[in-house]
Amino acid sequence: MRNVPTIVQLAKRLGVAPSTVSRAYTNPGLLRTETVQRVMAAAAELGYVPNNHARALITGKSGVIGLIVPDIANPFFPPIIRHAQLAAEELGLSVFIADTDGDADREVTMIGRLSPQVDGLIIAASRLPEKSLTTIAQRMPTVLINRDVDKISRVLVSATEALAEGINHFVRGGHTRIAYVEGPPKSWSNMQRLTSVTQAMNSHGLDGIFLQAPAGTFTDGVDASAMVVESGATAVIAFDDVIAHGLMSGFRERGLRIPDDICILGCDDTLAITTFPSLSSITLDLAKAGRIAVEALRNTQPKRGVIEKRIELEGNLVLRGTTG
Amino acid sequence: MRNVPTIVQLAKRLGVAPSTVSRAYTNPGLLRTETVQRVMAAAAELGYVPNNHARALITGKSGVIGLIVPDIANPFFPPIIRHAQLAAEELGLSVFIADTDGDADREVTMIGRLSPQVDGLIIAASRLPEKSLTTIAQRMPTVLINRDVDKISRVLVSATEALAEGINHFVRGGHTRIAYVEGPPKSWSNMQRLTSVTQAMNSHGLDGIFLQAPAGTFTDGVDASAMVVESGATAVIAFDDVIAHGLMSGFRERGLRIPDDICILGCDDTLAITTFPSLSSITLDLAKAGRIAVEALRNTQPKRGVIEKRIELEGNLVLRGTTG
DNA sequence: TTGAAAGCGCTAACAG
DNA sequence: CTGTTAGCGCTTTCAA
Repeated sequence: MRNVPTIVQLAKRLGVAPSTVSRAYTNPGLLRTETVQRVMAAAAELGYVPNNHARALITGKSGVIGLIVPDIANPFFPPIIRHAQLAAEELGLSVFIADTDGDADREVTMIGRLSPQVDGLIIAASRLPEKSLTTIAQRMPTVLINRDVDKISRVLVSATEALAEGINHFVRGGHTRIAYVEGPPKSWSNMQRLTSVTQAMNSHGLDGIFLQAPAGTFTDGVDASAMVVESGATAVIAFDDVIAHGLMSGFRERGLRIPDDICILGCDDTLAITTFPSLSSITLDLAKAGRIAVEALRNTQPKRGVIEKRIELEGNLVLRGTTG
Repeated sequence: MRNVPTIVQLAKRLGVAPSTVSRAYTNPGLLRTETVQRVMAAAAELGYVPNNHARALITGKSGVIGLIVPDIANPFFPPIIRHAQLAAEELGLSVFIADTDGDADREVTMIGRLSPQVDGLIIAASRLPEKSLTTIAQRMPTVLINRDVDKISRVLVSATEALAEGINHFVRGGHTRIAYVEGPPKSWSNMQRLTSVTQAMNSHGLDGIFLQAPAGTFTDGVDASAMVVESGATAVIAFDDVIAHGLMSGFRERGLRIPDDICILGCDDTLAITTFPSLSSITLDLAKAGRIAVEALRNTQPKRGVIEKRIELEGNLVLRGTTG
């Protein structure tokens, strides 16, 4: 933006001090309503916009928050990003997004690059060790999404109970050989879901069959389908819908009918009715998670007697066509 | 970031003037190589990072570019975003992303909010009238993606030829009733693809069947499938893969076999082998588009004898399972 | 090749 | 309720 008038010009034009103009923006309560209005009117007329950088220089706050995700193209993240931005917008904040490719080294780099420019960090599905995260959180306001580290504010989108329900459903349906296909091994979600599945299996006296889809891609799912078939499982739970989708594709190639020959339950509910049969899954309130994360960030000040919060959002089992 | 040393502290520590430190970053050519190295070493040691805001205040450049997209969750955009960020990173720039929900009013708002904070704007699939875009481009460096406005730099990901090829393929296969399902009516891509399809149809002496999926969603595609069936079409081209996917689902519900009863060609190639049968489509080099857009932005200065550029990236037809 | 000095546009005490 | 003043951390002439 070129040729924007400065606060001094606007003040001169109005015959007031620059600080008065400043206060009209930063603390209007200090001014007479009429003064504020006069300032705003003149600002609109001259096209005055406060210079963010000057402001940031003096206040030390940029009005920008950083949001770090492993993969912007994974359907899990767009709703989070979207609603984080919406929430930020309402608070007059902007959001920088960084994509780490699910790589811890790149995550470190991105955090380093972002940190000096932002007032706070939201890190989703971090692949970093707890220690690193703790260090970061000490330096600047940090909120984690789907990572459960003590002393750091975090919002957890959890599928624990819904997963157990899903297994109950399978068991009730007479399934005894149930497989779980894991996702990215370093992700918290994977650990959490794995634990949940294991416990639920045990509670039914079942030995689970545990398989891998480490990159968490569709192709990974296709590949895993061979192992599922080999294992003799009649029901399979996937780490997420993307993998579930790959499994479905793999099963179809092998001539298996879903759900007659094999039942499938996904997680995250990012695909819903777009598969055939429509994919049973676990809906997560990702939008809410994004929103809550930025709100939590606002209430997070490192050092200053922080009230660190742990917010857990439970998902819900949605039974559709793939579970019979 | 708290407690970062300033340029003055670093200078003192080194026994040089602050301006020397400054030059080590902004114009190292002015300094002895050895001096530059000394500065950098000390900076690394003390953890000095130049304050972006102070810098921006004086230079008037923030090192941030704004990227505006209609829908971050549409698989068309993540690759663009991703690679725009990568390219920006290489140039030492950051990217602000804004989502407009495909709404022109919101687009205006977002541009207004972003403008004062960024050095330039990349607007993807803009829904604004040409006039508005021209005005914006006069005020600040602007690059358009998939919008063809004179005097503004733009990168166009085009499916024109590939679409014609697709129709040739259908005609060769004996199809005479071919439908095209349109996407968002205000989008440039839709216009462009519609024109291309119409011309190709005409060149074969065919009357096309033109249907709508205005929101461009999966559900829209499902809905459109009824009309396709009704029209008696034996081959259908969809504005994009998402709609094509919806069509496939709709056809299946109606018991039609793909490609035996009906052939489908998508566009954008965002789904590829994840459908069954795997979706024939038109691959677009979205990654390149994102990268080129930021490079073009660097070479775009409004007023200053701008070399406005029009870069067109042609897509390629990929025949898979849905076209027989 | 480096230093000194003058601000960039704004906010935040401190007065009044 | 409003004005005065002193910088925030950096870049950029201008000298040396």
